Amino acid sequence: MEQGAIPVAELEGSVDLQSTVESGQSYLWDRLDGKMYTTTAAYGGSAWYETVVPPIPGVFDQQAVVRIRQHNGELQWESTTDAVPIVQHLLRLDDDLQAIKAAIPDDPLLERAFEQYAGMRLVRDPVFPCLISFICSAQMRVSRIFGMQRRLAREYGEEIEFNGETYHAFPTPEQMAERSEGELRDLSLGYRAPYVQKTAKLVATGEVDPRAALDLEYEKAREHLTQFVGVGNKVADCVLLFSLGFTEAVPLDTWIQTAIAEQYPDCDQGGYVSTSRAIRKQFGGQYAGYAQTYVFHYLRNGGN
DNA sequence: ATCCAGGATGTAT
DNA sequence: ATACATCATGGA
Repeated sequence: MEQGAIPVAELEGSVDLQSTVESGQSYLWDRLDGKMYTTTAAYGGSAWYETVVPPIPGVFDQQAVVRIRQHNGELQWESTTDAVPIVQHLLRLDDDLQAIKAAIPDDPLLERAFEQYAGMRLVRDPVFPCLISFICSAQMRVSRIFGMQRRLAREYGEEIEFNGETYHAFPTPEQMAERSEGELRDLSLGYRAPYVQKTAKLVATGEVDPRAALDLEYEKAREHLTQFVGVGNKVADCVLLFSLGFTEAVPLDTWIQTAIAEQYPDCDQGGYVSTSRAIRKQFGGQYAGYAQTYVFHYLRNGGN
């Protein structure tokens, strides 16, 4: 086991680990005390979170088990390898939150959200697990989405021993594609089962490469991802924002739709594409997705 | 019991 | 392009 600590107190805009991994951006981290997504209010503790990361192109070419907690002004980590570049990548520690906040319009709602959850960062999830978890997110509560991903890993993912315990990697596209729709339904995926199965097959066979979106302009990238089954504009935006680094993407979920209706009525343009353009502009363009994520978390926890 | 949850799809207009 | 019903599951 390797271990270490990343000092974060002096990072631009600092870090709020709990808000980052428990704000419904990622469903791939597990809280060691078993209370992931159960405490909606600010927890403020220093619980350990853990995940199994698949190989990350350009960062680390093998899978790794990573455990982290925020404690005494540090991100303390334990891992099967040097986790510093991995954690920096997954939690976007290179983002300058001060500059990002400055690039987002001064707006009462945004001000409240950014103050309430100062230090929350966007995540950079591995793309296939991100794709599957947001396909599962359709008409589903946040706590259940997390449970579905954990069950997929436990049932179908490779077992990995670390620190005397057994972890489960998220199933690879190949492993997921081998499962039948019926097997996935048995895991309580409901009508999402065929979506997951067919999308896994599209990835496994190489028929559609999610990472090909990286070479496209934002709206073209979103269209590219909707080739997957169970992926419409909203889920595509989530994958663009929470995995592929399109910080301008603003997923129009029910919470944001409500916020638009109540606070930015001029942005309601009827359809997804034009409303997306309007709210993206309203939220400052390049980092509009950051604003979206703060607003989502803020509203979901009772803000208004 | 009835409603609803980070929506997407197929079909009809 | 837009409107509509339909799609499973489980917790409140």
